[in-house]
Amino acid sequence: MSASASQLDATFAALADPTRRALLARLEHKDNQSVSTLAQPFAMSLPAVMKHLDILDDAGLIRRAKVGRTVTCTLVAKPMEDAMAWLARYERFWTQQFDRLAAYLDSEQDRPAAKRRRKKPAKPNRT
Amino acid sequence: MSASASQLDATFAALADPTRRALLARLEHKDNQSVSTLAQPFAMSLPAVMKHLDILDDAGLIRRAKVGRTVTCTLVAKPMEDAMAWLARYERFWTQQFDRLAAYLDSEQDRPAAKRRRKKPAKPNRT
DNA sequence: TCAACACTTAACTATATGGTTAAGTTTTGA
DNA sequence: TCAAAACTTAACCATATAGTTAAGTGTTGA
Repeated sequence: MSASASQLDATFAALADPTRRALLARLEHKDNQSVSTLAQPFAMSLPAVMKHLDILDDAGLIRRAKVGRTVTCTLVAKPMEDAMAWLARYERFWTQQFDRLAAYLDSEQDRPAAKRRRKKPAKPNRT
Repeated sequence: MSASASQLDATFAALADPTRRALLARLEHKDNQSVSTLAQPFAMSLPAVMKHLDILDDAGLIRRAKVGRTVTCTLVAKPMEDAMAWLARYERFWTQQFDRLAAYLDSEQDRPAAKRRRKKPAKPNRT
């Protein structure tokens, strides 16, 4: 169930803007809000917010449904889960960086890392 | 220990390109590689790869060190951890969506036969 | 009916990305 | 010493973002 590369592209690109992250955060706090309600707190024009919603929609992070003249947006978190799954690969790496620093400080010989030759501080390595 | 908004901007933007994700993946597989070694498998010019490395560097995802005429790149996973922390807020949301699906499937057929029924992520957040 | 509401589209501007080729710079080794 | 290796910088191009204002499309309710 891994996401395609272009799907990850769209997801990360969508998340790279503070306005869009704020929009998602608003939906996370309260789902099913109209476009104008979502746009209200932002210091920019409605068309500008619309473009952000378009990008979120294209990335599959929200879904829009029109009822009468109002359009309500709902959060679709699945692509974020895929993004998180991609990032999870590096979890072992950042937890090990403490160890690597310790190993480096301990022995002046800097081998190409990746393998600690020192005792671990007994950190349970969960997935 | 949360990242600033502009730091998240840079991190997500850096991750939004498949070439850059591949560069990070190469470093994850083997750290401390030179620029030309990293660039070698990509079907683009060296300056193009350089620009990607600049963006990764600006986002703090890699660090470069010059020794003689070669520049070696090392992975810095910390900003990814911050990005993951931001995404984690939505974890409850997508698990809710699974639950909603599971509830729907349960109501469809009167059995608790939903395969992916996960009630909680149950990930003990070690500190 | 018809004006106000809730978007939507269009046209435009400025800047950033993602790539190119060509021409530097600094180090190294024969 | 001097050419080649390993980057780096510069100049350019096409496209995408991120915003603007202005005008257009449906829908609703008084």
